[in-house]
Amino acid sequence: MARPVGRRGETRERILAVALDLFVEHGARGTSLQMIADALGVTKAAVYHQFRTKEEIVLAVVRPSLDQLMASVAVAQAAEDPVRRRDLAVEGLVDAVLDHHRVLFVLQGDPGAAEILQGHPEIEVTAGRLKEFLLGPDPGIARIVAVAMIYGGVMDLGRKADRVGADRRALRRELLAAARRLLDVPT
Amino acid sequence: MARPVGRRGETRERILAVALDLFVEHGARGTSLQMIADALGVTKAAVYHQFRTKEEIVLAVVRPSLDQLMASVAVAQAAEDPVRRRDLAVEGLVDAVLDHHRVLFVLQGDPGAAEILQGHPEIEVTAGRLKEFLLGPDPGIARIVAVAMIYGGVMDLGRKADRVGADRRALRRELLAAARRLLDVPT
DNA sequence: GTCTATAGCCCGATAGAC
DNA sequence: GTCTATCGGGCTATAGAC
Repeated sequence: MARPVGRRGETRERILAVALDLFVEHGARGTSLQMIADALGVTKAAVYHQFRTKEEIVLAVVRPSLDQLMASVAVAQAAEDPVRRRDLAVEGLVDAVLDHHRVLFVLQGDPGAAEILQGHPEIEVTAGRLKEFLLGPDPGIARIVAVAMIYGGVMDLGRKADRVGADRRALRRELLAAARRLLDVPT
Repeated sequence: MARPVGRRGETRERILAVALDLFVEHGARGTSLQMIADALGVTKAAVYHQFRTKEEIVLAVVRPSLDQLMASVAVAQAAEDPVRRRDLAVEGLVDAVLDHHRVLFVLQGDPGAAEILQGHPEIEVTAGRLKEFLLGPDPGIARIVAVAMIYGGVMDLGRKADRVGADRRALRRELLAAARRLLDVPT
């Protein structure tokens, strides 16, 4: 975890790191610029030198995880077989959450963050397509329930992935196994 | 859904109803007293006549669902067999969410609401015991994943139970079936 | 039980010196 | 790149008339 070599963006990264910590604990709306500045030992104005608005900070925090998720969705979209597409979507979701679990938890649970993310069409399109791929064509109740459990469960686990005494590989294996158990159902 | 007969508490109920609507849409922290008052066509002071603080409103909104959940946990606790206890806990959770799905969604997703609920020991004890019953004795990774999916999935589905074109009974059946599928696993 | 009015605080955001 | 100082506004909550 070495610091970035160049000076460019070093302060930016520090802001995003403490902002994420605070978002996880208090939510986006419950985190003030003052709290971020205090955690860094600087003033609000210094933070505003790097980001013009609070919304920009929220977007910058979630950006990497969103990019990964969007790439996964694109890969899934390339598959023609619906089952293959569904499996790719599940894998992409699990990997994105495991790689960015704290960020996606913010994205999932926080109404304040959700309000900021609304109106960014790329994000909404990606989320919609992901759920569409997970559900598959013409889903029944059983499949809707299965997808809700996969989606909600992956997010819920991502949130506390630190505290679960399992390494990434084991967690990934069990998540995919549970998803398979839920989806391999006649309906 | 007739209005309560007496006049006592009628205004109180109206406040709680619009507060819940707003909490679902904007989160507890994103909902101001002004918004609640505007939705009722009164002033903030009128709202403050019924509740001393905003925290009191949040607590009153979630109270009925919490009471039901606490009762379910007590019933489960009375069972001695761990498997029976686990099944009762699952049923209690599913029923509580189905009966109060919009409320429990607020409770689950909103960091602002969570902050308010913290420090109320009865709530934390109940939540802890519920998860303990769901996990059962000496849980492995597979069981932790299963419980996360049940918990997260039930909450995620409760959030949009209105939009799912299924009646309560069918939804309940499918949720319990999916939970069984996740839990009936060797580990 | 509802109103007007306001206190007191913290918020996000800006201006301009160093 | 960080600072001090400040603006305008929304927030929770209170006081007191009707």
